[in-house]
Amino acid sequence: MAVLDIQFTSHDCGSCPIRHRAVCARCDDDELARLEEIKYYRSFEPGQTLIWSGDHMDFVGSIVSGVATLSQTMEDGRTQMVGLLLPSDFVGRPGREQAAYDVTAVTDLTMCCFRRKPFEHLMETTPHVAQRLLQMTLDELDAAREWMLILGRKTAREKIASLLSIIGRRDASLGLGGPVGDEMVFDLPLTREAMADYLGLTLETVSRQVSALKKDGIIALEGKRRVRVPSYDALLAETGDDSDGGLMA
Amino acid sequence: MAVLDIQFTSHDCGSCPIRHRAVCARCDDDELARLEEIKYYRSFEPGQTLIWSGDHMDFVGSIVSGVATLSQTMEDGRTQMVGLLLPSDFVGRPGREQAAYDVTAVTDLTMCCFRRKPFEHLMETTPHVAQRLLQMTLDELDAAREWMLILGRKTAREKIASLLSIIGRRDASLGLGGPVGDEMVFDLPLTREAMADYLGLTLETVSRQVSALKKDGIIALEGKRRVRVPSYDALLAETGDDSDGGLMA
DNA sequence: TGTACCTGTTGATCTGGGTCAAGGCACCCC
DNA sequence: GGGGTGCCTTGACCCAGATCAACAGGTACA
Repeated sequence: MAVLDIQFTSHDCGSCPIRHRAVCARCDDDELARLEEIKYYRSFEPGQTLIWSGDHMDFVGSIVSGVATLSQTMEDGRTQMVGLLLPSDFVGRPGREQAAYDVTAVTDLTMCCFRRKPFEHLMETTPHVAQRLLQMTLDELDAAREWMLILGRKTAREKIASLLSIIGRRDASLGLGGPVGDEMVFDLPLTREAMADYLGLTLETVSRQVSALKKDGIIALEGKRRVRVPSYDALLAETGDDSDGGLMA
Repeated sequence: MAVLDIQFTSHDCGSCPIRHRAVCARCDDDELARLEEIKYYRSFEPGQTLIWSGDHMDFVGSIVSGVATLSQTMEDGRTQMVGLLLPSDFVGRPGREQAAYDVTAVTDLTMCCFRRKPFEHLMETTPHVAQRLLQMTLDELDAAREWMLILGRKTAREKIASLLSIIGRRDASLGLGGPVGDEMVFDLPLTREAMADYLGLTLETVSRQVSALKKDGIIALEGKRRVRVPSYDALLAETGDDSDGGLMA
C-alpha cells in the first residue's frame, strides 16, 4: 500500500508505522493513487511567510514537519494570531479561492500540498475524506473557541499558563516532548513577540509573566526556549480553567 | 416534495419559497423521508438555557427562529460568549456525547432537532449532508477567527462598532433589517451584559461606548434596543478593519 | 575587534477599561 | 399609589497591562 503524507489523522492510524500516513486506513489503492498524483512537497525557512492573506490559492495541504502560524494583521499593524499549525494540521480551505490569513513558518517547515481543484473533486467523490476533514475542522473550531475564552477573559498570567499548557499537551500527544505525567519538558516554538500576538498581549508583558512564573517555580527555563514544567497540575492551576483542563470530547 | 426544517443553507436554496427548506435541493425523497422520521421541534423562552456544558447530547439541531448564544463560563463566573446562533445555524456536534458549551435562548426560540445517532448515520450514508456541514463549520471557524482578532487586538469602541456591523450585516443577509445600503435599522438582540460577554468587556464599558458612538452620530438609538445606522460606511470606519469590511469568500 | 542586529529582560510611567457606587426609567404586581 | 425588579446610564477612582526606554546576551559579518 502506498504511503501518504496527507495527515488527516494521527489518531485513527495509531497502528501505522509511519506517522503521517493517514487516510490509508480507509483508502483503497485507487484513491491512494489519485492522491499521489496531485501531491507535491514544499519546504520553507523560519520567518518565511508562505501564504499572504488575499493570495490566490491553488492548493491545500498539510504540515508534515515544523510549526507555522496563522495570523491576521490590521491596517495599522496590530496583528492577532488565530491558529498554530503543527504537524498533521490542514492548511487552506476547500472551495476558497483567496487566502484569508497569513501563514508564516516559525521553524523549518515541510508541507505536503495537493492541487486544490482535483482535491476538491476527490472530496466530492470520496466521502470519508470529507468526513475526516469535517472532524478536523470541528476540532479547530473548538480550539478557536477555547482561544476566545483565553483572549476575552483571562489575565496575562493565565494566558501564558494556558499557552504553555496547550503547547505542552499538543507536543506530548504528538510524541515530541516527555510524558504528560508530572514533569514535562518541551521547546517553545514561538518568540516572545509571537506569543504576544497569539495572546493579545505585548511582548514586554509576555516576558514579565514568563519571568514571574519562573520565579514562582511553576516553570523553569533551560535557555530562552526550552521549558521544564515540574508539575503539570500546578501549571493547570494557573490557567484559571477547571481542573480537568480542557474540553471534553 | 417534503419540506425540511433543517437549515443547512439559506444561500444554496435561494429559490426555495420556504426559507428553512435546505437540503431539499439535493436530497431525494427517500432521504427527506428519513430526515423527517428523526426530526422533532422544541421551543424555548428568553433567558432559558437549553443546553448546559457537560450535558449528555442525544440530538443535534438547527435554529428555526430566534436568537441563542453559545458561551463558556469559568469557575469564578467569568463568562465568554463564543458564538451567536441565528436562524439556520447548527447546534451540537456530530460525534460528541457531551455538550462543550452552554446554549441560552435570547429571544423566543424554535429549534428543529434530529436524534443524534440516526443523524450521524445519515451523515455517513449521505455525502452531501456531510459536505454541507463541512462548509458551515468552515464558515463558523472563519467567524470564530474574526472574533479572535476583535477580542485580542481591538479597543472597546472598535469592538462595539464591529459587533454592530456584524449583527447589521447578518440581519440584512437574513432579510430581517433594512437594506445593506447606506442607512440601516435593526434590533439589537442582546442585552448590554450579553454584548459585554461577547466582546470581553464589562457592561459599563459597553454602555459608555454605545453612548459615545451615539454622541458622535455614528448610530442613533430608538429605545434601548433598536439601532439606526445613518451610514454603514461610517460604522465600518470605526471597526478598525480595512475598508472592504470582512473576510473574502 | 568592532559594530550591527536580533531577541529578550527589566524599569518607569501612563492610560483604557475595570470596579464600585448611585441613580434613572420602564414595567409589573400588590 | 407604592415598591419591586430588570436593564441601563453615569460618575469617581483604581489597577493591569500598554508604552517608552535602557540595556544585556548571542551571533553574524566586516
